[in-house]
Amino acid sequence: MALTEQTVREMYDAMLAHFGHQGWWPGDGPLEVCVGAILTQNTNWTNVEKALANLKAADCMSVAALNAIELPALAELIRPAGYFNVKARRLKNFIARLRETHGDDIRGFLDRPAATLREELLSISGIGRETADSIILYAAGKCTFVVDAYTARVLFRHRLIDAEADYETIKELLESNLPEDLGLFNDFHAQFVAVGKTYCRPSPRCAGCPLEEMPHDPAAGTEEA
DNA sequence: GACCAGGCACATC
DNA sequence: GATGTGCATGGT
Repeated sequence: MALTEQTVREMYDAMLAHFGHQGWWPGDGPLEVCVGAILTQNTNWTNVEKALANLKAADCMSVAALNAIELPALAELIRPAGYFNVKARRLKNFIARLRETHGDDIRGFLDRPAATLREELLSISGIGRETADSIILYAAGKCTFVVDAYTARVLFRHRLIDAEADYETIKELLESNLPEDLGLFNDFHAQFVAVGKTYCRPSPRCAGCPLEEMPHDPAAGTEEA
């Protein structure tokens, strides 16, 4: 079983029919999307929303304010998102690079080819592949596939990738089978998260999954496998 | 109370 | 280069 344009389309259509458009990214403007992308690392979105609300309430959702605020105060504001000391440093790293290269012009920072933007983002401490791709897709509005644990698990259980497939391999595979459609890239990742959260857990519950009719192996990647 | 959530950096082997 | 560990909260 290989991933084809048709398979990818069928998966997306099935998930979309089941869950509807997911409406990602739930952020107000490119800076908030970037901040949210860092705060959501290994963290449930509902916790991120509380941290974002704190930042806005403290009038800190701007490049200037995020630059000016002291690290401990920033950490305190983002506490609900967890890992607050680490994430406060990561936010500071991001803001520092932004200011070094483009002052407070977040749009100018994001406005360049996806490949060079990705390279720059990955060179910032605290921004890995998934966070970089989330920023490129949802803040910069450029087609790049955001791969996460759910994406890998769903594709693996459907025998569309091997267990060893790494991030870049999965990303390339999906991108090479998708039309350059920003709306599709945007919603596809969100659909993978939806199906992953609901059905494709470490202990799968395939009944009712929109992908249940497609060839799959629920035991793949579980203790029973 | 255990497990999970829209990861990443760093130490160690 | 692969693997293990720390970071930390809030919902289920």
